[in-house]
Amino acid sequence: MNFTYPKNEKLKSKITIGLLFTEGKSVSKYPLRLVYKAGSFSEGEKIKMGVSVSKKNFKKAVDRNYFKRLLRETYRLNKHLLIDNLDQPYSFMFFYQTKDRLSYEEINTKTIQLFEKFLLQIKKED
RNA sequence: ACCGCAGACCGCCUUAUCGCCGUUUUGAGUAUUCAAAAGGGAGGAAAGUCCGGACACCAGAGGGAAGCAUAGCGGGUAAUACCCGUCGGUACCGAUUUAUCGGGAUUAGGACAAGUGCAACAGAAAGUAUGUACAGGUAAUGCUGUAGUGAAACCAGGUAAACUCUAUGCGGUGAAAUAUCAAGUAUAUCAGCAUUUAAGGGCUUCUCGUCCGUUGUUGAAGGGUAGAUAGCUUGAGUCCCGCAGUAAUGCGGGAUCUAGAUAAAUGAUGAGGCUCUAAUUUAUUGGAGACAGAAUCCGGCUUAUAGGUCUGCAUUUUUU
Repeated sequence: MNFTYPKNEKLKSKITIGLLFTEGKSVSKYPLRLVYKAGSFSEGEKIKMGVSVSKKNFKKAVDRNYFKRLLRETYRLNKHLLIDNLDQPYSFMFFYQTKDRLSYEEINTKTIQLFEKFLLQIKKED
């Protein structure tokens, strides 16, 4: 299975991010939140993912970096859940929305639950 | 051996699996790229953004004023508000010859006979004031002296981290600077020439001064938007040795290359060790591992830091 998180899978374009915030929909599984929007990229690219931790919740840069790394890590290890079940390209933004310091284990289970919830939701929309 | 003070240095380690960002080499491909291998990948403060520079641009950014900064003396430096040395002041400690010597600490430490302001207590009064007692003097009067208060009483003194003055220095902006490239949008840009001379705008606080200006035409290609490349890491670099100097530091020689991301890499998880800590079954179990994350680069300052190592000084104890 592919567990990588290469450069072209990262959400970088400011325009796409802007669209995501204005037009995107979201699912939550406390304390995680996933904003998503269907869209097309250049050929071969199925998915774009960005990660964010609010400055409000964590004042120090070290803490923000730590949780962003955790989010990237859980995404990387669980992204097959998304890729295997998507029939069109999506862009995502992944948020950590609490002041509590959850462990890796907790975040990992929450991520899996969140991805499953997301898949259910887009099936309903179809 | 123990505790205290000062300075310097280090600031978790090993490994497996799965990943991320550069570099080099090899292979494939017209190319964007893809694959493999090797090697590298946060700090002493990367922080606060408080000073000083390098570098870049702004119209050669010129004069004056204002403003800001600095303030014994000498030195260091690219430069500083930093660093070193030294003199003086301040409080302290030790010694004794009781007034000197020694010690470390600390200190914005130029000018109050240029002007203005401020000043506890005491005092009639601290400046447009003249009271009381005594003495002298006068036509008469605080006109003169003494006493009394106070550090200081009309003539000065204290105070400038009070205004101020003096000397010296300072143009502004800030890597989202700036340069180049290709894409789509379609004249709002620049240069030359001719024309117009007044509204306005720029020169980043004001003013003087100065520059631009309106329209037409010719030429070049500009502007905003998202992106790429450069800037971007070889530098006042790091380490070692020698010489000069009280020192800061300088000079000479040798070795070495050590992060360059851009919604932003430098990681996550497991196992073992190390340190600290709680409980007890005293060698097991549980918990914790400080402060904190590069963003153009250097030199300082300030603040946050568990634990550890080394050096120097002083105290106490033991042994000889």
